[in-house]
Amino acid sequence: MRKRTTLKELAKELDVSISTVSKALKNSPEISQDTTDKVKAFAKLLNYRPNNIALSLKNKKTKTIGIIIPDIVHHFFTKVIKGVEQYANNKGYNVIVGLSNESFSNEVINMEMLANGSIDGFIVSMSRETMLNQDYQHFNETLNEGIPLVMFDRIVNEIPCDKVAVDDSMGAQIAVETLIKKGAKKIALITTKDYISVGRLRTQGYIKALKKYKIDLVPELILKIDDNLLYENSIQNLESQIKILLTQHPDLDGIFAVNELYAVIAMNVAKGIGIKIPEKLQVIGFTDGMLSKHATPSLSTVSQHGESMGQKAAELVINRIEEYVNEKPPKPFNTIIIKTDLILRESTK
Amino acid sequence: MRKRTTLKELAKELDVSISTVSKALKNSPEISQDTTDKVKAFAKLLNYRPNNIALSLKNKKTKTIGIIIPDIVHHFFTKVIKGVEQYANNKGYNVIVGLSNESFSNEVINMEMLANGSIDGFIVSMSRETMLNQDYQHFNETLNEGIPLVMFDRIVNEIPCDKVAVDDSMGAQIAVETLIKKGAKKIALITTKDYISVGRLRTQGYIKALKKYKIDLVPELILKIDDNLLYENSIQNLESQIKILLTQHPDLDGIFAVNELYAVIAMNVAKGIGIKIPEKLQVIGFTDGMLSKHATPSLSTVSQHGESMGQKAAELVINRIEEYVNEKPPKPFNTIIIKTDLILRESTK
DNA sequence: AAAATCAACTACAACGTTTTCGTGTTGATA
DNA sequence: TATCAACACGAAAACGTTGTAGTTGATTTT
Repeated sequence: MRKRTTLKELAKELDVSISTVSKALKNSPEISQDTTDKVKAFAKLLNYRPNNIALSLKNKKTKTIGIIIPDIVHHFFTKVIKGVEQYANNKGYNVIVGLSNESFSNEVINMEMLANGSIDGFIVSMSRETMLNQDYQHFNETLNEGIPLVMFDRIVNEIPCDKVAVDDSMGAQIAVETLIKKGAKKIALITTKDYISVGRLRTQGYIKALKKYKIDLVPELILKIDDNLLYENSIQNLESQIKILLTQHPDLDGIFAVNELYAVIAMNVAKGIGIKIPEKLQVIGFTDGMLSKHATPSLSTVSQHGESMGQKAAELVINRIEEYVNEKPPKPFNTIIIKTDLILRESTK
Repeated sequence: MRKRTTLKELAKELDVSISTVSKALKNSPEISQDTTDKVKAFAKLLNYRPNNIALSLKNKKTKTIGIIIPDIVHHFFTKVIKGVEQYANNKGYNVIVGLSNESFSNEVINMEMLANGSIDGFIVSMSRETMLNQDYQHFNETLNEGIPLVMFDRIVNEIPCDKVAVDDSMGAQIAVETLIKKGAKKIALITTKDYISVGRLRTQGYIKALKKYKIDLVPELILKIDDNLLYENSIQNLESQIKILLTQHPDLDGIFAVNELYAVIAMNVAKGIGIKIPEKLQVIGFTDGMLSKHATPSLSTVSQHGESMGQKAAELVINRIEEYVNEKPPKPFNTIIIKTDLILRESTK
């Protein structure tokens, strides 16, 4: 096991000073061509590569960004990470991932762990619990310490930082309007509890669409799911709620769900009780993941372009990071809205 | 924007030496209770937290592990990351993710970027291209530099390191035997090209099962997919191949696929041409992801327990990392086999 | 009263870099 | 011959920590 080569070792072997080695490797004009060549050759021989940690300490930046998400086993977040990685790698940054598992304390711990010098900036989508608690102190502290923070998807006005989101309300509205245009008269909504910002916004979109087409809003047709429960239970719970909904409202001809899982489950329940999709019931979901593509029938859905969101978020943090370095006067914070696309498949006419 | 507090600042304000502050915060008996209390109080006031980078430099370890995977938009890898995160966080380690995108050079670049002091150990599942090239030099170099490396899922004998894998062959064999026991007489296999180790091994399991039950191996029934193509194309290509297979062999009554996507696509094609599942055709896949659970019919599949794999891999690297520190004589390398479970759902009788 | 002990600190080196500020040779110029 | 720039290099500080090895001044021991 050969140990890592350091400047000191190179210097000793070549019988010059550390400074000389350092400068030679950086093609400093201070050093003669002769020495430079020798140093470089020897460095190559010993496979010298500078120690990143030492550089980080010296430069006070780590070229690493931290992304904190509620769950990684989730197509959307995974797409976002991919986008972040792409952009970041391109700019010479590494990405370190922290999982909050939808827990407030995990989020705080993870951020504290990373804020101690390990990263130059954060990209965060907050946990369910954080949204519920509405405790944003850790974000504000991070900001106070001068660490750039970009929030995405689950965003909140109270935090003064750059943000990247999708126009959830508009995306939902267009989806529901499409359902209406395709003949649906009685449309149910499967959404989350209101403290989930994206669920709330998508619900608003649903309501707007109904209003626009002067369709009465029937509260019974809105299922607000609390998936804070254990996973298996929450699915069964959802299934039975949908079943009740479908049987009590046999004339239901449209469902809009705020994510693809809810939509697919709804389709499966409907098929189970003999309701034909899309003939009798049309369904649109949100998030264009694996499930939407390969469900039967394949699901019409609102695509959020997670990868673009990730890229944009990465661009924003990195800009902030490098702007801080240049000590320019801070620019006002941006909120970037990524447009959604409605992808029509077999679950709509 | 208040800057990060350092020991030096605390020392200056309290008019003691840096050493005293450092020791006081560590409850050293060298320091009087009085001073200790004062220092701690002041540190708390200024929200002091030690700089991780400085610690890393001093201790020559970063408490970070790097995980390099071919693709993050993939349920299995995502589960593995989750397992790694869990175990690692528990041990006070962070996880930095590198994506190779199935490309050899990306894999190399990512590893080099991280090997320069940023991480203490690697967890890797190699890219398709690396398996194809069979060029493992970057792994061996990493190992030579004394950086622990654990490979998972896509493993290869040539690399002397700890490994975590699933018994792909046995998992496949049991799946195919189950198909046979449930009455299937003519079973097709949808697999990858042989250079993908897991595909090859699962193919072997299929062959073993057939042999065991003295069923002739019909080469035409084996579809070796090269999904090196563009995503959309490769799916369409697969669909048409399956269609041909099903129409040319109307008596086909079983399909085993080496991943859940292939299995679900096969089911969809079959349903499309009016073949009833599981009555007429039984299907088993590999990997227990979202698709398997929510397909119609839901897919019987071999669960790989990605999360356990991740945990185990993390345990192995961290053990190596901490063993290196203690300078004990190196232990021989382990290859841990995680057992698979066959999960029966609606796609089998 | 000198020596030893002890409590409570401080100085300093080290981790691996980069960078600023020297410093000792040259060779040319006044 | 003294002066000076150009050249090629080295010393040292700095980034923030920790741990070892001093250094005080006071108290105890003999």
